[in-house]
Amino acid sequence: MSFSICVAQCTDSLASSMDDQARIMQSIGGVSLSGHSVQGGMALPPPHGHDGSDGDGRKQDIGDILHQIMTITDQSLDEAQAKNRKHGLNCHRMKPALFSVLCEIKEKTGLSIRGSQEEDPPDPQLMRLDNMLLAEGVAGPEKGGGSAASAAAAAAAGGAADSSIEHSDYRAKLTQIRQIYHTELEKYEQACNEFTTHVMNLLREQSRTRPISPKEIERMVGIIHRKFSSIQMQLKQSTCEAVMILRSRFLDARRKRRNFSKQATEILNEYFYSHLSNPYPSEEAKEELAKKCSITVSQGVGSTITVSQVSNWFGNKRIRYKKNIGKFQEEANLYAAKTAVNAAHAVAAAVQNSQANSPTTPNSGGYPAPCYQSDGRIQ
DNA sequence: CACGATGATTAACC
DNA sequence: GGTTAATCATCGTG
Repeated sequence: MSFSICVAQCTDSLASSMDDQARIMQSIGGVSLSGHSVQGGMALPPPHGHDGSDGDGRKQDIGDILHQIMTITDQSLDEAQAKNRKHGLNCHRMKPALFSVLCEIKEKTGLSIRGSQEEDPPDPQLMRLDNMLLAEGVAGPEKGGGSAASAAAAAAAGGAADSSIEHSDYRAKLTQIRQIYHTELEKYEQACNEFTTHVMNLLREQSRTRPISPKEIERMVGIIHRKFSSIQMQLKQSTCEAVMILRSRFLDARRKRRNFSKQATEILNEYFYSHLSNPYPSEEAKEELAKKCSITVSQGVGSTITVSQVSNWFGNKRIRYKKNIGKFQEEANLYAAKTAVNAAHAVAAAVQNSQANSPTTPNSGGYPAPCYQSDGRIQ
């Protein structure tokens, strides 16, 4: 109907005047304000068929006013030149009459707001995105909370999350994403507000020459907001994607593999070679080892070692030892000697004149233990 | 950069 | 569920 055409054209002209937000505006410009689709640029149908009782002069007047309305709305609105015309229009002697006619037409055509789609149920997709962004620390509080949240997320996802160098790198990248996200979001919000106030002013202005209920304006605002939030959703989506990529790059355990510290390896090797007959530590033993390695490591630079890492280590060690015993003989001798010395010390401390016949693990049925001779050569 | 070492993952197995 | 064996992906080094 003509009302929607008027406003739609206004919004179009408004859109073209705000070139920096052209993309956003464009997607909104196509929205019919009354909920009807609008064929843009369509000429206003002549106001005929209402009453034939008027004289030619009166018809002429109404025609003039309508023409003025059209020309005003066709132009950009912030022009001072339009002011004069608008003023002239408002003071036109036929204005009240036309206004009431417009009201009547509006009523008849049922354009007054249908209370449709008042409540829009929260989009599950949007909620998912929101939750994820919140969990990743992208959305939500700026500094402290954000990093804490991201750390928590990392800990939750990575299991063995270490707080070392590459983690801070990850955080830096995450902060970068967050900044971009927030500036973009702010931009959209600002554009949305600007556009909304613009349209509201426009409608308010127009409500002097044609009937526009506050509810209609409200509805219009709702439509604009929905449009903008769909744009925001795109932003959120791409932000989520970026975070996911970042996460897979940095938090994938395989990618962030760090070698264990020398001390940790030493502890594990000590256990392995001193239990060569049965190098299968129990759950408790693994925990013990993990704790020991972590404690040793915590004094230097490194990460804590978990039970599952200990399991991995023993799994790898067993298979690699078995595969190539010769390669490990040197190492085996080293640790055998070490445990022997340790044991000797222990024994010496306990029994002073003990001759320390090294009580190395007796080996029965396990992996072949290296037997080394006095010259250090393997037999 | 090539290459071996090494931690992590996976499928198959018991 | 834990192990083995194979494999992947990265690290450290020459």
